[in-house]
Amino acid sequence: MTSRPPQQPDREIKSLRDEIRRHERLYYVLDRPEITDAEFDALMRRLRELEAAFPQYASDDSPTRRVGGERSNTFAPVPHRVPMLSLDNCYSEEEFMDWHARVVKGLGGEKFELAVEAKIDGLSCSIEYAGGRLARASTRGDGETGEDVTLNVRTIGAVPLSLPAGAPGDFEARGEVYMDKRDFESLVKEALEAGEEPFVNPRNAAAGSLRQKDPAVTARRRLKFFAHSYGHLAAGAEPASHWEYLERCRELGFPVSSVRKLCGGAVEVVDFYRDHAEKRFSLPYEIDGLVVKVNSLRQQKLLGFTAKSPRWAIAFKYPAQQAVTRVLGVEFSVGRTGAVTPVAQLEPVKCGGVTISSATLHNFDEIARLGLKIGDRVVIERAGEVIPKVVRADASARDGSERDIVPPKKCPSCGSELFKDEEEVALRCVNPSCPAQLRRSLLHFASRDAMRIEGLGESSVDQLLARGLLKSFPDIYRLKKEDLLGLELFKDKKAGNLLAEIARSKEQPLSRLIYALGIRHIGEKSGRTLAEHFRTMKAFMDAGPEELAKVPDVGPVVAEAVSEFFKSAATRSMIGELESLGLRMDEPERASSGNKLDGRTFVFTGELKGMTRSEAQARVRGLGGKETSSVSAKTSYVVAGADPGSKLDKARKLGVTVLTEEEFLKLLAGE
DNA sequence: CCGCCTCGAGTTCT
DNA sequence: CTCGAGGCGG
Repeated sequence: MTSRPPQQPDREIKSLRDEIRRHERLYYVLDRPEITDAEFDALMRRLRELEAAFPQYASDDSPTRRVGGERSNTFAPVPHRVPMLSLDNCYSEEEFMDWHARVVKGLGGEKFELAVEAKIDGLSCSIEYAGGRLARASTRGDGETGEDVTLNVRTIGAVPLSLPAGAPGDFEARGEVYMDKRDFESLVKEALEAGEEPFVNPRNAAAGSLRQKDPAVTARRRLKFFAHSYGHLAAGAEPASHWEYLERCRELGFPVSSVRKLCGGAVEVVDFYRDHAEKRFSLPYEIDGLVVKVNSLRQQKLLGFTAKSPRWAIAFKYPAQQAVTRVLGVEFSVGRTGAVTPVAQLEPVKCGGVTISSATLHNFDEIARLGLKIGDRVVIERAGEVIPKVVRADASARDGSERDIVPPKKCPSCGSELFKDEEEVALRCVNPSCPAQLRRSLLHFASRDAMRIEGLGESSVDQLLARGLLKSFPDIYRLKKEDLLGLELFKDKKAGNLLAEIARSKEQPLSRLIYALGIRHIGEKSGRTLAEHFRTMKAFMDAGPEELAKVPDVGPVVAEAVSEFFKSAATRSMIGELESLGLRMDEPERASSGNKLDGRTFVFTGELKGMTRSEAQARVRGLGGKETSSVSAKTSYVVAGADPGSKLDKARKLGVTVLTEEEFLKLLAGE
């Protein structure tokens, strides 16, 4: 390329920058480019040349600085001046109307407008300007503190590096960083051609691209940005409404979604929602719902916040993405208790951002209800949850080649005959030495809530089983270093770690051991109740049904299951072996550090920041409180961490007190 | 006997 | 997380 000698380099640089900015805005913000990509690139090249030749005119907010040459090794934490909260979700018109009714009530019947925007599937980001220049950009993180991704955000064309004259000097825009469907598709293609694992959905691609160490990589990913929320507002600069704020963002050069509407009432919102149920698929980016906000900031303040989200906004999501696929076959998995469960093998299909290849069918009643045959075309969905579900079979798509799903007569693992208890749905394999059951039992025994043997997971157990080194629980405690070193996947250190873990697990209290044995109907909770009642394994083993039934929460069915379990001489001698191998066989007196929480019950939902859930549960128990798994009117507190699930909704419905993690800690500390 | 409160068991994918 | 079912109070 030829460089003509500039007459007045400073003036040419300035006009080039202005022109490039104008085209960036046309392309990214207005979606109305006036020049081709090649022409745009030529302008960029010329500007780069000039800046290189006349470094005295370099400037931080030049469009050439979008692709940073610098690298950042870590993402520094950035505390958010105003927390970045997540939104509450609703999945149906009915739930939306419930939210609307709460707003009406909260505003005491006052009239209000609703601002509706597309909810883009990307990741939220805060962008702060100081003195009119982009000063810092950060991810949402846990809502309180995010990660500094300034260098990467600078590469996003749609994000202005500086604000136009007359803009407030200090400004924070919050919005969504996302990737267009088309850019995502080509990224996937490139990755496949390069033999790399592609991102599974545009959201992950955007998140992965933003967290690149090298901003040059981020720059190539063509990320985009929509402003959608305010963060910190400079005093005196508050807009009167959300709609006004969006207009201001546009004036400052930020793109905002064109899928939006200012609605006068709930009916208009629902119409807009229905209208976009189909239309959304033809948008250039993925949306999973709408965000509905009370428009007036004054009314927003009036409504305030709940433990985790604003009361004045809600994400009105489209129902579980459904997908259509075919049933390739049905496999039968054998559980720890011998229960045989049919699992549909599906032709892999994308649904809600992940690829689904199998789905449980639960039992044969379910198969009958669905009228399902192998080869059927089926509709699957991942509702508000994660677990895929077959919704219905499409009988009209049959061509006659479909086959019935026949309940197996024999166990798919050991070939022994299967039985069906009267009045029970499940088929069971009753062979006590069935390999599939043994495998699941061993995994259960070692699992985190039972004997907690880290390193004895699926792959180790499979290898040890294949070598014939594990045939029973006591065998775990007979493993020697030589046994492990014979296996491919065990290096010296790893073998030592596993043996240390195994030795450590011998000290687990009786309650965990009882649970680990996998007696039917005995879970974690009953294990503890029984251990606390009987104190020693001997007393527990020798208890008759009537003695067992005296234990709270133990009725005839559970009592029968326990005596049945210990009736077998083999079981009793297995327990004897465990004892002689040095396992603890009693329950230590619980060190109760008080009973401040006596009689109060807790339910946890979402992820805690400062501790794991089992630590939190242990602390509640230590103070005399109880932890349960489901919310009811009797629940004293629901502790909501990050990303809480349906239990939070239930708590609200029942009027149960909801605590944040901070409030929970204060309660533990006795405040 | 009914209905509420719990617990247990099984499951998917990253 | 959800479903099914056991335990128990009314």
